[in-house]
Order: sequence, then structure tokens, then C-alpha cells
Amino acid sequence: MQLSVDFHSEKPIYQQIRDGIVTGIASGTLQDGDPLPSVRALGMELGVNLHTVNKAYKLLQSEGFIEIQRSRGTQVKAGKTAQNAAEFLQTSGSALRAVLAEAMRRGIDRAVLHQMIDHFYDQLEGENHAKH
Amino acid sequence: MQLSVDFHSEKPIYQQIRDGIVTGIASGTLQDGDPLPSVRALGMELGVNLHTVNKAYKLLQSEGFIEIQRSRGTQVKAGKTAQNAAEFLQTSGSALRAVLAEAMRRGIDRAVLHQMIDHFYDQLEGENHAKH
DNA sequence: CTATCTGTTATATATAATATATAACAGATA
DNA sequence: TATCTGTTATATATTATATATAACAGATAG
Repeated sequence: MQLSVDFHSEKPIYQQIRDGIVTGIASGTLQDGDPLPSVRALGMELGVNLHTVNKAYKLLQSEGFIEIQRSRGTQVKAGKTAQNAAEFLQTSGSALRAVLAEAMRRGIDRAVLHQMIDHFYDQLEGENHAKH
Repeated sequence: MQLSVDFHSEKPIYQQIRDGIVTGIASGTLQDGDPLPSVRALGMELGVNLHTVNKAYKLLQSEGFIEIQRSRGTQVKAGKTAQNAAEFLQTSGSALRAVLAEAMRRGIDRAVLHQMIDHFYDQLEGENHAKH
């Protein structure tokens, strides 16, 4: 687990943990069936309370990224969602990377970029709804 | 001002207001020198407290998007940041839109997408730092 | 000059999200 | 049986968000 948390980030710790694991799955570092550290072990490793790790695990479970088995442990469940993310990165990753590089070259702030993406996504969702 | 807020959104109201105005500037709907409603007027229009609007205005000011003049009002200040955003949308907007459409076609969640973008941005920042 | 419009400041309150701390419970397993 | 799992419960602290009310001070239109 090459995973770290930034205590000064505006992003909640439990989300940082979630994002790190999702990234691991999407990039193939974490594969189907791989065991995850226990909530206590990862908590110790990151210097974080076990409940914070538990919150991240619960979130990942609700999103279908992992499977939690009481008193047995936690395993990566590289299902449809993870597979879709991985395939998207393979087909469109370089295009996305190029667009982001252009944005960075123009000095566009990360928050502004997120806002643009939400805006486009809203538009696309509206178009899709209109079709049905 | 075609601007609305979603009280059930996970995104804070003051950020929704900010994002709406930034979108207006980037799209050209709001142009340099255009006056914005007073904090009280916009608060009334949106059904929101004046301090919430004021918080959004302060944020926009700190980002260089608007200019606030005590007791005179607020004006759009389409400076470098806004210009950069607008130019980026003109040159790369369609490419970004295409990538996002592909992501949506694959059913990729908005949060996962944001996470991917942060990941790429972190990578690109690392590469740029390494060059200098 | 006066009334009214600006943004601003101050104070208080309420709610929700985040994070930690501590303890105990219950199932699986070596 | 001892120890590892996730889970539940309770309590506390901090921060962010949002509202409410009131007052202040500068600009401006009447």
C-alpha cells in the first residue's frame, strides 16, 4: 500500500483513503481478490483513527469496489465499476491527460477546472435525459 | 442573472453562486464591467442570506473575477484568469467535452472522474517541478 | 440635507460533517 | 483459548456552512 494522507488538505481523510484505493484499482495496482489491511492496521500505518478507515471502507463497499467480510477481512472486488474506470483510462486516458496539460499550461486553477467539468457533465446529463 | 441554487446539493450554496458566475464569465454571458446584483438583491432573488452571497463575492474577488467597491457595487473583472479560462474553453472545450461524454457513456461516476483528474494533475505538477 | 442604496463588521445561534477516543461485542481462526 | 477481524455505541471536539439581527460608513440620487 503506497498510500498517504495529507492532514492539511481540504479533502476529508476518509475520502483521500477512498480515492487512493480507487486509483489503485483503476491503475491495476490493486487487483481482484487482493486483501486490504484491517481498519486498525491501516489506521496505525497512516496515523489515523480506525473509524476514519472504516468510513472509507464502508464507502468503497457501497460503491462496489471492495467486499467486507465480518471478522474475516476485506478484499478488492474489481467489478463493473472498476473495470469501466480502467477501460476508460486505457482508451481516453491520454486524451484527458493532454487536455489537462493544456489547462495547466494556461495556469487554470484546479477548482476552476472541476467547475468546468461539472458544467459539461450537467449539460451532457441534460442531453441524455432529453433523448428518453 | 439566470442563476439558481440547489439547497439539497452537497456543494455549499456560496460555491454554487461562485461557480455560476465563473461559468457566466467563461462563457461570455458576463463581460468585463458588467454590474452584479447587490448582496441583498441576489440574496432575496435566490432565497438566501446576504452573508452567503457576500461570501461568494469575497471568494470571486480573491480569485480576481470581480471587483468590489464599497458602497458603489460590484463589477465583473474579466482579467487574466477569466481570459485564460475562456481561451481554454475555446481551444480545448470540445476535446474535454468528448472525453467527458466517453466517461459518461461508460457510466463513470462524477466523483471518480474528479479523482482521476486530480491524479493526473498531481502527476503533471510533479513533472513540471522536476523540470525546474 | 436627507433618504436610500452600497459593502462591511459584529454577535449570536444552529446544524452538519469530520475526526478522535474508548470500550465493548461477536464471529472467524490459528 | 487467545487473537485477529469488522461492528456498534457513546462521548467529545473542531470546523464549515448558513442564518438572523443589528449597526456602521461611504456613495449617491432626490
